[in-house]
Amino acid sequence: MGLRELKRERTRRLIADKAFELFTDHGFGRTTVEQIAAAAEVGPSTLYRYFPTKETLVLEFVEDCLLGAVAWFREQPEVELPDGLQSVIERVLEQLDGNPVRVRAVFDLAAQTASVSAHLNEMTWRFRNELTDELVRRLAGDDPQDAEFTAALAAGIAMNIIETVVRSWVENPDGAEVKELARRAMTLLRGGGIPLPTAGVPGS
Amino acid sequence: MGLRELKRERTRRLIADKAFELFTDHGFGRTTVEQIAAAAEVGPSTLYRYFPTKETLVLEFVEDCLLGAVAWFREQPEVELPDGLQSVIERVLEQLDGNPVRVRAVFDLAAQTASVSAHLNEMTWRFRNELTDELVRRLAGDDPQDAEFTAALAAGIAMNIIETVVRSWVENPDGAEVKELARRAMTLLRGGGIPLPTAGVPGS
DNA sequence: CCAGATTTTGGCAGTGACTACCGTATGGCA
DNA sequence: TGCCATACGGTAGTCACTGCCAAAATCTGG
Repeated sequence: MGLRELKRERTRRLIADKAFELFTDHGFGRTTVEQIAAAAEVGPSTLYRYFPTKETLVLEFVEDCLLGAVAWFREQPEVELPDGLQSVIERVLEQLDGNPVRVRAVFDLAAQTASVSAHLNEMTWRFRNELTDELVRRLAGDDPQDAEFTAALAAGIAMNIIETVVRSWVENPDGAEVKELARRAMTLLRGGGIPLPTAGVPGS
Repeated sequence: MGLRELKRERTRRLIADKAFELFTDHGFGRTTVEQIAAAAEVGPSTLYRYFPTKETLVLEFVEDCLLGAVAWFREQPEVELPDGLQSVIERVLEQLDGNPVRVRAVFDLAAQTASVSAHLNEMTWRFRNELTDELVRRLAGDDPQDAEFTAALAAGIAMNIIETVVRSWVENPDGAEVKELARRAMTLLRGGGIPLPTAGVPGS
């Protein structure tokens, strides 16, 4: 690796770290990109070359967790589906679990600022889309239309588990561990502990 | 109702309609709020008094569908849970189904513009939160911690069904009807047609 | 019908995110 | 060392959005 890419990685990290620092100290809305650029000792245009929006400065970490897990899943074509889904979920949760400070800060910022929350949601949507595509590929044996439908539902459930577990974990830090929460969610889903809507004929 | 509220409603509608018109004609990004204000023959400050952000001009309709269904659900405390969930889902889908042009336009705009997509996701998140709260209230008999968890999963599944059905409906207009799609999703979920993650001990 | 209280409105000035562009500096390579 | 590609900083500009204030429209009591 050349000196160029090294410095690029370094400035990128520097900007992200300074931004994170300023956000947690003064809040997302009260921090301007010029302040971040100044703190990282670069020009605003340089900052925008690395991070297209202010929100990406906060959420790159989450993005890497989610999309990285899908990328990993794509490269394990021999794994059976239910186990594969579980692995994806566990992979994401493990990485988030490994950096609780960052996760907590991200949640705080998202709770304060609508645009961060919106960006976070968009990221989960991208995760769902990519996971759906990969699931469709693996369900190709079935009727293609139905495969798309089934895959979308399965991916949504996976994302749902992740969101619910992380949320529960963030909201009561003294509760169960992430792995335990994930297992409980899966057991509830499989065991019928969730009040699913009935498929019968509607009343009206 | 006085003249004041009448004119207020009228201006509100006028602004929203003109905005919708301009968005579908020229795209979301290529339409400025000043253009919308000019088309509706009001000042920009007036527009901002009615709609806090540019995105709300597009998504108010969806918001009404989602949050309206939850509000309705809140006022039906005697309904049993699975049937209630199904009613909420059907209520949302019926309203969306009743205005396909608007739904299609919203999806097109969301596909084009990240900020619209983000806002749309934030709205579904709000729906999930409110639905979760109401479910928690009805699951009060159970262990409270577990109730929160179960409710969040159930609300997520409900939202998941709605998203998947609407998406499938929008993407192939000649396919099955919304009601049929919803029934299929629920049958898949109940009948175990979805590859759920296993709850067993992880491999590693 | 009219004066006064209240609400709504439009314009104006300003902030800040984000874009396009351009001359310059710096690392990579022959 | 000299050439090329890339990265950088700065400038000017657009646009979403916010506060503020004076004027117009609406409601209310006489």
